[in-house]
This record gives sequence, structure tokens and C-alpha cells, in this order.
Amino acid sequence: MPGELTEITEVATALGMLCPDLASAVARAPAELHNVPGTIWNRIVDAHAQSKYAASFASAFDNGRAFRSAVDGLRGRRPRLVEWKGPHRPPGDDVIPADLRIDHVYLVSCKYLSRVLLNPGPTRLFERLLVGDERSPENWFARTAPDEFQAFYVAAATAVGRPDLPADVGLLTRPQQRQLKEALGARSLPAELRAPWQALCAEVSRRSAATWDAAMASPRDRLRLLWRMLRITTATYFVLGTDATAHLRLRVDSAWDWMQAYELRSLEVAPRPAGQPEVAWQAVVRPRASLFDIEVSGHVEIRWSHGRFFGFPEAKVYLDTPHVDVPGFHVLR
DNA sequence: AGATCAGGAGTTCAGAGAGG
DNA sequence: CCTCTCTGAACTCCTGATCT
Repeated sequence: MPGELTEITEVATALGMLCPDLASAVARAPAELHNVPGTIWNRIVDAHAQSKYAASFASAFDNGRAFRSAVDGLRGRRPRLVEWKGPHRPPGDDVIPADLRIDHVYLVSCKYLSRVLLNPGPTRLFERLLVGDERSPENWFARTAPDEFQAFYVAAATAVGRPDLPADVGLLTRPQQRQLKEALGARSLPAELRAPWQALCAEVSRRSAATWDAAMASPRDRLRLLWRMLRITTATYFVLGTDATAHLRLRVDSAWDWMQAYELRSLEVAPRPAGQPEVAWQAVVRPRASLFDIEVSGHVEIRWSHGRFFGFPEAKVYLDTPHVDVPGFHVLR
């Protein structure tokens, strides 16, 4: 159950801020910890009794302790109130990604620090620049490369021997999509499909980059997009996470802090050849206190998240620059 | 180690049918 | 005819697996 690990990580981080050691914390829930329902608390106690999650518990607890002693954090003070956000995700598009709130003020995200920044629908990213949370009823492949998409579909239906499927890719029913996906199989494509797939990728990449660039009419649009991708929002918050190898604890600037410290010089996007449609992005940022620019870069994959032809593609946004080198992300002191 | 592919889970949407 | 409720599909988020 993937949710269980998330719960452990978040609650154990909270315990690290409140308790001297994990064993005593689990023995009795601290009164300052709010919003953890009894069922979840019991599940966490049970999980702690097994050894399976020992490393996760220890690492998260450690993060909590580090936040408590950090100069940027609680400076050694014991919190009076630690609220757990719980599994609910608030609506809206500009939400601070916080899992814990300490003393009504400090917002803490316990996310594992992933290179994946977000994965919205392509329309929301490339046309609406992540503003708003409306969904799009459109298939981005059909939108950006209708001919190539259709050609790839015809080649695929032929390759798997399914002349009975609809002539138009847009008319596939969900069960038919599933059949086609399963008939094609995972991993490598049949040789005769590689050329049409590459043609589709190239056109989707090209059109996506062009659409994205056109949507960012003003420098202000570019700045806001960068902030949304990096999750720079109205308030400062903290990320207490782990890299594959080590702890990574960050203080993330608010938009106000960011404006004080940096200037966005450019944000460029370009199609990029790969095994699936990709668009690279690169921002050039100048610290106001320095003459030297900082580059932040990443890429977007436009991909079917549940197999070929099954459902609509999504846009998966990656950060290629290490977290600690991103303007506005500061290692917690 | 990075690139690519896969899939579970939670949330939201939208259409059908029920009830006023 | 309008509103409410239910339900399956759609969408997003996140993480894991596999290939090169």
C-alpha cells in the first residue's frame, strides 16, 4: 500500500520535531500532534512494530529533528502545535505543497525529492501555463499531430492484424484501446511501427514547443510558469525529503523572496529528439547580487501513462538541474 | 545511471436516472 | 423541467520496474 509509506514519512517527521526518540513517540502520541485520526495512528504504531519500515521511520524522524534545530527552522524550540494535513488535496492550482504545519506558521512538505516536478495534462501545461485546474477532453496527440497519429494508428492496427478496428483513431472505444495496447505488447515496437512512431514524436514535440512558446506572450507569463513548475508560491515553505542517497532539506523562497533576489532573463523551450515526444525547457536567472547567470533546465515528456493508445497522454515535467542549484531553493541551515 | 515504460490510488468530471 | 445523487470514466500524481 503506497499510501502507508507516505503516512509514515509525514507523521514520523512530525514526531521528530516533538519527541526525543522514536520509541517514546510511538508509545504515546504527543498532545501537540493534531489531525492524525486514531485509525491512522494505530496503523503507524503497527508499522513501527514491524521492521519493514524501520529505515523510513528513522530517516523521517531525523528530518523532523533537523528542522527543529535548524537556524532557518525552529532554532531548537519545541513546537506547540504540529498539524498533519492528511490525505486530502485542496483544490486549486497554486497550492503550497505542505503536509505539516507547525505553530500555524511553518509549512513543511515531506515529499520524496523527485526529479519529476509535476505531470499535468498537456493542454493545461502548454496552453494554459498551469493556470487553473480545468481538464481538457482532447487527446494531445490528435490535437498536435492528427495525421501522424492516424498514420501510426493505421500501422499499428495492421501490424496486430485488427482490420475490424475503426478507421479513425478517434473512434476507438475504451475496450478497443485496451485490446490494441495489449496486442502491441509492452516495450519495443514492431520494426514497421518505428518510423511512424518517430514521425508522430517529432511532430508532437515540435507543435508542443511552438504552442508553449506562443502561450508565454510576456516575460511575466514566463516567470509565472517557472514559478509554477518549481512550486514557488506566495509563502515560504520547507521540503524535508530524501534523495536516493541522502537527506535533502530545503527552504523554498516565496515569490516575494524570489523577486528580491533574482531576475528571470529568459525561459526558452525547444523540441528535443527522444524515444517519445519531448520538449526541453531552460531558464536563465540572474541573481541581483551577482553578475553571473544561473541556468535551470528540465524537460517535458508527452506520454501515454497507461500504455499505447490507452487514454490520453499526459505531460511529465522533469527538473534536470540538481535541486540545490535551483534559484530559490536553499539548503536548510 | 538515465531513459523509457508501467500501473496503483485518489480526486474530479460528466452523464444517467431518480425524485421533486 | 430542474436539481440531486450515484457511478463509471477520466485525469493527475506518484512511484516502481525494466531496458540500454
